[in-house]
Parts: sequence; C-alpha cells; structure tokens
Amino acid sequence: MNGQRRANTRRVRVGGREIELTNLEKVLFQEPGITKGELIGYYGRIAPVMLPLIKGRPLTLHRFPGGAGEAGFYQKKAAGYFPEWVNRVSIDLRMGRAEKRMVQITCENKATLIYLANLACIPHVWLSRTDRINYPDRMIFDLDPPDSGFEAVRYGALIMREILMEAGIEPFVMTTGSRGLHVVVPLDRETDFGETREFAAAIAGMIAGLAPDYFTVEIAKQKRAGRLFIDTYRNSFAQTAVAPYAVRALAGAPVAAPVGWDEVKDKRQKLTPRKYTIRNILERLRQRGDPWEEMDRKSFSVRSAAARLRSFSRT
DNA sequence: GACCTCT
DNA sequence: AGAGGTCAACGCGCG
DNA sequence: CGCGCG
Ligand SMILES: [Mn+2]
Ligand SMILES: [Mn+2]
Repeated sequence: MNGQRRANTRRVRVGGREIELTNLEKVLFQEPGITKGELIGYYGRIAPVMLPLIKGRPLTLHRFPGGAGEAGFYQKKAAGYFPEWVNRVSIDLRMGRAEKRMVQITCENKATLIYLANLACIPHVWLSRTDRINYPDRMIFDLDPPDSGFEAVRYGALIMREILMEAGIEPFVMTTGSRGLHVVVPLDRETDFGETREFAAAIAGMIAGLAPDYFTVEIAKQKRAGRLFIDTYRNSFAQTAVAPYAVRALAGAPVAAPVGWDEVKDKRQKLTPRKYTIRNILERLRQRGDPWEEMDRKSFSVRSAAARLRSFSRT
C-alpha cells in the first residue's frame, strides 16, 4: 500500500481536481451532531445554486477549525498550501497612506468549494467582482437586531423594500443564518463603493428618521440603545458579507438563505434568521424554487435611484 | 487546519 | 509517528 | 491617531 489511509480521511476527485478531505467524522456542530463529512456533503449539493452567486468575488474565510462554539479567525490571504487550481487574484489595498498588495482567492468551481469546506470556514464575499473590482454589483443593507428579536428586522426589511421600490429598485432578501436579514440589490457596476455607500446610508437614515425608536444607523453600541442597527458599512472596498448559502458556525448549522418577500411579509410562515439549515435548505429549494433566480437578470443604477428619490422628496 | 521542527 | 508551536484581516467613522 | 465595530 502506498500512503496511509487514515480512517477519517478520504481523497476525492471533483471536476478532475484531487482533494484530500480530513477529519470527516469530527463533530463540528454539537446538538444534532453534524460532522465535517456532512458539512462537505452539503456544499457539494448546494454548489449549483451557490457558485453563480460567489464566482469572481474575492473571499474572506472565517475559519472555525474547532467547530461551532470554538474560537474562529479570519483569513484573507491565499495560503501557499492552497492547491494551485484555486483561483488567485492580486489586490491593491490603499491602507491609509501606505499601499499593499495582497493575493486573495475566489471560488470558481465545485472543487474549490469542497476544498474550502474541508478548511471548516465560512466564506464571506466581496460586493464587487474581480473584473470590475472598484464597482460593486451588490448593495447590501444589513439589518442587525440588538437581541434575538426578529419583529423589528421583518418590519425594517419591509419598509426598506417600500422605499427602494419608490426609488425604482426591486430588492432581494436573505436570512443571515445568525440574527438578522440582508436586503440585497443587484447593481449595474457604474457607481463606486463610496457613492453606493452614501446612497445606502441615505436610505437607512430615512428609516431611522421615520421610526427612531426602533431603528438606528449608529454603529457605536452605546448609541443604539436597544434599537435595530441598519448597517450600510458593508458597502465598502475590501469589505464582505456572508455568502448566500454559507453555513454559520452556530448550533444546528444554520445557513444564509435567500428567501422570498412573501416569507418575510407573512407571519404565519414563521420565518426566523436561522430557519434554514444544512438539513432543510435543499428541500426548500426543491419545493419552492430559487428566490434569487431573477437576480442576475436585473441590475439597478444607484444614480437614477438617487435621482428618483430626490424628485420624490421634493414633491 | 496545515505546516514545520524536534524527539 | 506524534507532540508542540506557529500562523491565519481590514475599512470606516468618531472623538 | 487609536479605537470600536462588523
Ligand atoms: Mn448582520
Ligand atoms: Mn453588520
């Protein structure tokens, strides 16, 4: 026999690429007892829906080698030991005054997704793609409740949608798998991060102005005073948001799950931020389809939305 | 989690 | 073969 | 500039 075949280890071939999977029996999520093997299996099955949503986006890996409940750390730079077939992209950071070049990765195929799953990481993605890296194709409103209360999040998302519709935008929505929702807008990549963030902040400010007892745009925890924080800072260069269909490092292995607006609106559907997990999201997709199917056929202009909003508030 | 060095 | 140490981010806005 | 924050 050449090489050791540890019981817990397996070599697989995915799209012609060889991957060594390790510690497959290791329990990464207590409670239901979800192993790394099951986690990897999930990413393999979700790949067809997930890959189109993350391709071309530099990744930040939020790694949890000890599983949910243990300490994690972030990794942005491509490690030398990553397989050569993992796509690398060189990125120039303007760190304050200094400048720095960093090599990061993107996930272009199923093999990479499986490889990353074996690293026990949560993929977070940029809001722009490498072929036009300074111009986001996503605008994200991150609704962060102060506690586990979800009602304010639901209302916040619905109000957000109303205002965006007035501005000519049809937003999409997903649970984060943690405590809130992301309201997501596909953009035409004609507006840079700064201007996009400014527009997002203006929208968020309108909502905080309408219901200041419930919503705030203050990032400082002391100033939030129990209110839901509408976080628009994700809309910045080299910043990330949890990838759709990523598995969070939380009990039960909840996933960031694109959902339909009907689910947010209709209380009887009992949407919660952790409703969908590694164990039920595929069934949801089979039964109800992909709620974001239309996303890549749409794109909105921050500039015309801003113009529409201005003329609307003048009247 | 992966890699390296030391025993 | 196994133990043990080491490494793994960054932008924004405020005071 | 350092710090809180995600
Ligand atoms: Mn959030
Ligand atoms: Mn946030």
